[in-house]
Amino acid sequence: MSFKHKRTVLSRNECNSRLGAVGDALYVIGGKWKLRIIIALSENNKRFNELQRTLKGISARVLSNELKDLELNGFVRRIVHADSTPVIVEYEVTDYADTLEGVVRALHDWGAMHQKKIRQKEPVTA
Amino acid sequence: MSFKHKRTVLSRNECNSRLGAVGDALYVIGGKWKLRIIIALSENNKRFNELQRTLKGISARVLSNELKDLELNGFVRRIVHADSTPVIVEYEVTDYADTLEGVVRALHDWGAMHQKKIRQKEPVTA
DNA sequence: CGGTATCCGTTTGGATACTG
DNA sequence: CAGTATCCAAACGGATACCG
Repeated sequence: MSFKHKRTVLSRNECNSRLGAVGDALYVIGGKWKLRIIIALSENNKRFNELQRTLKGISARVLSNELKDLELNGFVRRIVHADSTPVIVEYEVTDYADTLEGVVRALHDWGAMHQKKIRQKEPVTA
Repeated sequence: MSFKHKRTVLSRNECNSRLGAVGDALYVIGGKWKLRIIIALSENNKRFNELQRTLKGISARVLSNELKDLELNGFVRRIVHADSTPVIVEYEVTDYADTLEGVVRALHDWGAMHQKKIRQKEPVTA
């Protein structure tokens, strides 16, 4: 009600639009690993253990679940090279995952900027 | 090692840079509510219960914790109007939160696009 | 290698009640 | 109103073992 200030950058509708769409985005690509997996696979296709090593800190169980989820949502494709022994499996990002480029770039740019801010403002954290 | 394909969009260094910076970004603004709170407060300053109503689905306990965290990280400021009875508290975003504009816009744009894709491709989900 | 199944501690978070 | 405290259930996720 009262106490309104300068910063009325967003209209009510814009705000709700943002809350809705951002919510939908976070719903599918939110969480600790989804985007990292997509980024890692964007460099090049990777096999399961290779991916796990790249991501450092993710367990096989979680990686497995995340990959299933990403596959279900059309961000990742699972490729089985049936002609090899033992069977080789690799994962690749889909074209749809590429549409996240802007999101990834924005997060990367902001993250890089934030790092600097943190390191200069709070050298003492421990 | 083998099985490399067309899509070597990112160099190894670019990939690691992204993984690092995106990781840092997700560390502070990741999670279900952080960005939504910032978006909601970007419309205008809000009081505690007002904010809770706007966000629909967040409990008082979680909102309280999230606000403390956001305040600690410099995204939100807590303002107490001591001259009122009962005491009125409102929250506002800081200038630093405004630097997230690009991230929010990217997520919003992608989220809006994704909504359409979903609604036309999978009208049957239940 | 590429996972899955199970066990089990940790964390998350809702509901409710309560305070200043 | 603006939270906080407590209780408790569910989800998360690591470790380990195991399979094709």
